[in-house]
Amino acid sequence: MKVLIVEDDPLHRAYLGEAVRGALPECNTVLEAADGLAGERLAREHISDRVVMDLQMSPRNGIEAARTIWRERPDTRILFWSNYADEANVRGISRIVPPGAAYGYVLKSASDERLRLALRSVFIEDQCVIDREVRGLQQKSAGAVSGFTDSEYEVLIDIALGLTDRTIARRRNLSLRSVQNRLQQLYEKLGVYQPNDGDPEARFNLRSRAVTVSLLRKLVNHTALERAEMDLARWLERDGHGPKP
Amino acid sequence: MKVLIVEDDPLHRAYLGEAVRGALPECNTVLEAADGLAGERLAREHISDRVVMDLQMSPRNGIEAARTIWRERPDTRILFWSNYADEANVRGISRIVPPGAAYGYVLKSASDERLRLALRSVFIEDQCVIDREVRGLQQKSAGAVSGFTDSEYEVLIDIALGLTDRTIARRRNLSLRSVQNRLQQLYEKLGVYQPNDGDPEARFNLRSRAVTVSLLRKLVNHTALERAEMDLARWLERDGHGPKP
DNA sequence: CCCGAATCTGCGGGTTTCCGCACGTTGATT
DNA sequence: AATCAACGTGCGGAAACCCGCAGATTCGGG
Repeated sequence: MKVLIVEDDPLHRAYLGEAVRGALPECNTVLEAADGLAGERLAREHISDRVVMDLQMSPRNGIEAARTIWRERPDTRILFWSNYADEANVRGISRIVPPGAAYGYVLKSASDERLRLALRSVFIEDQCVIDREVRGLQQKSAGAVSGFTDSEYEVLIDIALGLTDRTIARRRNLSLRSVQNRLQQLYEKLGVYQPNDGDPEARFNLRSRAVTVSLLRKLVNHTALERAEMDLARWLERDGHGPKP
Repeated sequence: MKVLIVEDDPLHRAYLGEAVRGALPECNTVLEAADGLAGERLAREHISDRVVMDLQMSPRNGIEAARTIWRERPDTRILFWSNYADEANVRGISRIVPPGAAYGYVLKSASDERLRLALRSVFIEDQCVIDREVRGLQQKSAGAVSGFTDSEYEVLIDIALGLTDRTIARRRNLSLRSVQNRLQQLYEKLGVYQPNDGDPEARFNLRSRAVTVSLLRKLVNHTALERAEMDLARWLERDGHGPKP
């Protein structure tokens, strides 16, 4: 059995190596990569279908690397090992996991024993293991109060990028009013909307404020922004100069 | 000689402990704290005037901890040890370092030898040691193209928080137009301003866009935002309900 | 003392946001 | 077939934003 470790911090990489060797005596080869790109390459060359993957890395973060790995080999078991449990990551992962694939998500703050268990469960038993803290997020994101639709998340990203209503409309093939509709829902759900009863003193610029609280609540984060920015740049090249109606 | 290590990641903490013991044989006591709060307490109890400090931690990040430590004992030598070299951190630190104090800033990606040298230089020789990458930022921030005035940085934070022009004016005791003036300068310096020559197609909402590029360039970051948000909340309590002219 | 340079301020107007009101489409449920 | 929820669209208007123009203020030299 081969296990591939993708993690940029050398200390953590060494620690993971220890943990894998300790938890999986049936594993005879441990491969190590220091970033997403190298990880993809190693996974391709050696036919390694068990991966422990850090999230924030550069170049190529864990989510991107996982996506290409899963695209080539959907039955790969991937255990994500991250510092944070924020919505941007959770949403990003649940977006790319192939149906039926085994994967896991444990926090770096978890105990050695938790990590050990997760390694065995995911790599040997083909089970999905998700830390309780992360699990909480998934519930919320699917369900009730703070749960966005995909389309709402879309405009959230767009205004976070600093796009104009009109540009968003063009990009998403919507009318101006529809974009603004989604924005209203977004403001509502983020608890940013100000019913101007009595004193019409608008303290906040809703647009910017929405971005801020999303950042503070980690609905979006730096790497999500970077990714979105690159997508945007690509779109601007292609369709950004189209004819205006 | 006593050295205090403040670092939340246990692996990194252990590594730092090794490094300190190896580089400083004259050090007979190594104290360890896992977050800023504990760090402040330990520094106060034991009279430790040599500190190795991580930046991102919670509760209480490194900058805040350093500030209270330096307030109580301005001659403390502090070596900052961080993952990132972004402007928000550098600006935050250079804002709080007492005149004449010895401090250092090395990246976690630095080699063992670099760390060793920095430890000896700062703790024994009372020299300031700042990594080259970080140094680059300092130059830029003081000088030319991407260098903001303090007042410009101020409005940047304010729009990042999602405040209205009018609210910013009230908060900073300025007229509306002055705020908008500073904003214009900001847009200019961030390279966001769009001379609408020919095609007046405004692609970006300058306000939001400014925040985005600041985030992408790490002129502001998550923890800076959190701090600013708390300041804002306090201000809203106190002066936010004042009489309107 | 007068001269820039930097900053603060008011005015005016073009553009963008924000949002209530109203109506049509789609798709799933009953 | 009827209904209901979710989503897309147009119209119109109040507020906010962006910014050129121009007149004040401050402050450090020559």
